[in-house]
Amino acid sequence: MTSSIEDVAKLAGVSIATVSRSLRGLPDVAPATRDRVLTAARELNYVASPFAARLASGRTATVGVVVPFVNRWFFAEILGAVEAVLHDRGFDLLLYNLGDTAGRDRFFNTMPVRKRVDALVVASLVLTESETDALLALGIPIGLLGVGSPRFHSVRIDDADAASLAVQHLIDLGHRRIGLIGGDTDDPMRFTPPHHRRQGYIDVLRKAGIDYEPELEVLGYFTVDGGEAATKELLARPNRPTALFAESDEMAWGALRALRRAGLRVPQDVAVVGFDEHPVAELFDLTTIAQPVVEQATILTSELLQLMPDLSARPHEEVLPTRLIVRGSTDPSRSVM
Amino acid sequence: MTSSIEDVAKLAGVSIATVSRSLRGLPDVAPATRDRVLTAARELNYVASPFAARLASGRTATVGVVVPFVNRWFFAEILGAVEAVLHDRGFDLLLYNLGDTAGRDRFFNTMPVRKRVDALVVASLVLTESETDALLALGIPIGLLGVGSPRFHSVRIDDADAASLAVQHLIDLGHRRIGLIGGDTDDPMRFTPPHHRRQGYIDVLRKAGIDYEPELEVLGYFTVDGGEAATKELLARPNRPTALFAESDEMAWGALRALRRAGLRVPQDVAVVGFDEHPVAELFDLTTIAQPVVEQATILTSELLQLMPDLSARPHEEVLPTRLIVRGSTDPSRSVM
DNA sequence: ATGAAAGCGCTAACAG
DNA sequence: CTGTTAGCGCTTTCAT
Repeated sequence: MTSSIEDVAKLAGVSIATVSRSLRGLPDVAPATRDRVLTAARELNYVASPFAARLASGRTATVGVVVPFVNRWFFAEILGAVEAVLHDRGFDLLLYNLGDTAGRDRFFNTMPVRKRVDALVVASLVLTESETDALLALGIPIGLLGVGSPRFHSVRIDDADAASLAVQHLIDLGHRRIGLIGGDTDDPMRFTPPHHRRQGYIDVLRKAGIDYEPELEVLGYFTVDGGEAATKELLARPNRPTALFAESDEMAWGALRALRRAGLRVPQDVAVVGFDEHPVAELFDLTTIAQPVVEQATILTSELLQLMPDLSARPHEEVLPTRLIVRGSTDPSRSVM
Repeated sequence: MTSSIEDVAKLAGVSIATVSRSLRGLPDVAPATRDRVLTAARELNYVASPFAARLASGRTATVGVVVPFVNRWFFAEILGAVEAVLHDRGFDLLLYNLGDTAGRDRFFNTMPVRKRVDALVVASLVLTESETDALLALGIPIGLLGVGSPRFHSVRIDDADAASLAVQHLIDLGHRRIGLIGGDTDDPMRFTPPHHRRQGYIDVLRKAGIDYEPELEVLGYFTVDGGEAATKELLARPNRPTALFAESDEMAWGALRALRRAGLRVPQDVAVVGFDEHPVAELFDLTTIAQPVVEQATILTSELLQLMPDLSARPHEEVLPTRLIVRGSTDPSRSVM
């Protein structure tokens, strides 16, 4: 039922080599011959066996994509963008969803991508020494998304810078007591954004001559509930903040809920800024920081594909801009609620 | 640098056939021999080339997953669940993200999965005749998620039933004029949920002795903005509804926004029910219908893997239960806003 | 229990 | 421009 290259060769009256050349669009094939081959192939509904081709050529025509959690908005968005570029260029996409630290360890210990991909896209993972070595040992182009690196190609945003943008906005509005709802800086998945966003917060406060006060900082663990709990805690303290910077939109939603339940008005009593521009942020009328998610993925993937042949190219680091999106949670004049 | 089966054979002092058998855990290998092979393999950091194995065996050890949009919550969730099952069982996951009708057509015309997967999971696509034929021609087990089918295995929920559940809840609360914010029943992606959910709405109204009134039905196109626009339209009409059933949570959020902007209280003036139990639904205190998303994916994938050897098994259709989650958008006593 | 050998269906020199 | 041929690295009979 399924035909092979030999069937096509016979039908077209040529050798299998010519079939191979014709179908792959290689030069040195007479137009007439190519036509005959193409016709024969179409007639037989032929497609080359990718595995035979891969074995013979040594190229897998496949790119692996490693994400911590596919089901989170950010990663799903990235996956979609990477997929678009890959299939557009004739590459297969092999997905690896880590899920948790156990999954992460399993991945780096067994290295299931060995011998099956030509390149690898790794999203949002801050690599340990041994993880770095494991990836390097693959001997294929590797691109990191969301984190910088001297060893791998990378495309990311400047988290510290972006956080400064958010906090500066609050300062510009006259706020002096600005609470920080942060991520766990030593979480098991080892994300760096918490570190950088926190640093941006501290830096810009200093720059504005405002003292950093540890009691204005509470962990929200990047979840809605965590953001709510953190906000409650901040509100319970004496001399509460007049504004909050949450390191993610999710935590900001939690903060909004806590404020509403506490009977406080946003932004009149407490202003709130989030981070991510998650599609739902607009619904909450949340001021936030937007980053070019799809672009980061597209650029990184394209670059990787381009670099595929030679692995020697030295790591290239690209930093994309972020922007502040002002809404009603900080600016009452913009409120649409 | 990368070792082959021959290297292992040499080091272990056996033939490549024995290496192959040992590594794959096949019977008829002396324990001592197997040990030597395993040791040699470990020493050389050997992994079999999947492509060589696939070419030789004819099995791809790969399952394709086709989704309309990876970046939508529902599909991302499914993808994660499928991935977990597959990698757990040693299968690779090849992702196909259709994106739009053009992508869909391209997929079904070129059938890029040909010769590269042992089975296929297709999510939420109502197949045309020719699409059905194209899939059937693959000659591999195929599972449909979210839609029923006499030709393929499937796991889904009963959308009509679930919609009835939602609307019955409103009827129980005393509502008689219940608006329907629906999806486009003839959208290009040809989703069936709109049809079924609408039918459930109509059926349960009839059963309660309430006339179905076409003017209470407006399209929301499964988007937030669409839901908002639809609600505005309903509110502008004479004798407005006292309750709304939106066929998706997204549209329900749009409805909530429209109601708030119109100065109406939820649920006192207008009650709202959504559909999906999107993680954000809770934040909007939205009553909605929950379906077992991960379970559907897990069950379907496991079933497919089990059926892999013989394609002959006749299509098995499984319908999973849904449940109503009552929140403040319909029941004031539960309001947490 | 183990080995020899024949493919699997291509690609890539190499010849001509 | 086209054909021949030697692999690619495994799996799988078939012997032994």
